[in-house]
Amino acid sequence: MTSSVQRKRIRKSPDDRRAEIVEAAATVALTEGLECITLRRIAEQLDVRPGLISHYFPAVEDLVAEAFGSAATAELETLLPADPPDGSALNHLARFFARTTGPAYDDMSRLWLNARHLSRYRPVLRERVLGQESLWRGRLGGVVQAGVDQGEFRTEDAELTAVRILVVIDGLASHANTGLGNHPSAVIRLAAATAERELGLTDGALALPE
Amino acid sequence: MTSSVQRKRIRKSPDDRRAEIVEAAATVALTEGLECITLRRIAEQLDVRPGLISHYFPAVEDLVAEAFGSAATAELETLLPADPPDGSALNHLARFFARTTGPAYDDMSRLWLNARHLSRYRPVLRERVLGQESLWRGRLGGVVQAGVDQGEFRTEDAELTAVRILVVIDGLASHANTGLGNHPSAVIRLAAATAERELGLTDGALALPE
DNA sequence: TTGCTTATTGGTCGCACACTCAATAGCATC
DNA sequence: GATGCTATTGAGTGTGCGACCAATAAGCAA
Repeated sequence: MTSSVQRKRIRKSPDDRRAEIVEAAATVALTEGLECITLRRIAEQLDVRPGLISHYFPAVEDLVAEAFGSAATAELETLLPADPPDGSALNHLARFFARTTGPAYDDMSRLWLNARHLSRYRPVLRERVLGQESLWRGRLGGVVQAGVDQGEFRTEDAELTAVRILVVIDGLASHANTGLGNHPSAVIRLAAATAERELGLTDGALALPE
Repeated sequence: MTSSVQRKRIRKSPDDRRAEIVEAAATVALTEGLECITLRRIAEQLDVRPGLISHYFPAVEDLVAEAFGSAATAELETLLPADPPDGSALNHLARFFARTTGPAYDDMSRLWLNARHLSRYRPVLRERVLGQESLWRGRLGGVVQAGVDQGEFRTEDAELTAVRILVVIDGLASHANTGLGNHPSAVIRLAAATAERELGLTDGALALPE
């Protein structure tokens, strides 16, 4: 049941086609998982032949890594934009926790979990994961440091604090496939609570008002 | 290059054979990963034909779940034995952290990560993971409660404290395939530090002397 | 309109996987 | 030593995967 009975070839510029492939793969990665990125699956999604995917990505592993990088970069951008909008660092952090510990982040939790496991067998992906970790750590560390500079936060080492926060978030994310819903809110709040403690804030300071 | 040129069948009791298969699968799970549990791989390890594995486990997914359960149960037993040896709860916890945050636990970290991801696609495994989580939570909660009863620890909810500790351990474990070695010890100690805080202990109280 | 570059196709190969089942042979029992 | 039960084998099925490559046609430039 291919969409068109008789296919008409559509010829695109290599850059466009490549971008299109990566985008499709990123979507599959987020919704179905990295191991579902196969030549056939992506080709079907774009209504082209599998050989074309091979043409742009002679080794599938490279596409998998690219897809993860694309999805993670996009998520980070909505999570902690590179060019900071106005507002206090505290507010940025509060929004950060609201999203990372909410259902909107579930797919991303699954993706991180997926990528971290698959890194065991895929060196290219592993490098990409390490790169994204560093990116996320730097971005979060920047917000923390900004808060310190503004006098909102207190911590000795902004980067270290960022890592600690991310570790807790990873811990919560581990349960994305086995029922995050089981956790009482006291567990979910562990992430923000850790941050509040690390940053010398009062309990609940990072909770977003409903 | 099968080990024996002409194979001589060895006939075992179903119980023995089954146990042998699960044990082999658990070893593969710990060293190579759950997706390496294939009929061929396990059969080769035991020097039998793949069909025999199928005979005992008509669906491979059941063997995968069994292998995970077996490995996790064994690890928990060395980590927090069911029949508690003598010694203070504080000492038990200190040993618990020494192991869970040390290199001896790396394979187990990978296995949890592996199982949590694979649970996305394998319902039987997911149930097994949930069962083990509950087992670990209960066992750790028991030690915490014992410490509270002895007056060593202070916490309102032993079970909740156990979950928080386990979440942090999961967070650290997420990095098992992407270089745990990169973490400064200040990050590794996050697990024990969280416990110390939750339990009203002084910093370093759960660190084991060299 | 024609020609040419090259993006895209279609077909194929080899491999690894889970699963099935009739035939075989180990071994406990007599 | 013979017999019967059944644990074990061997052979085969179908599926999905990545990778490869000659043939084809889209669409730009002349």
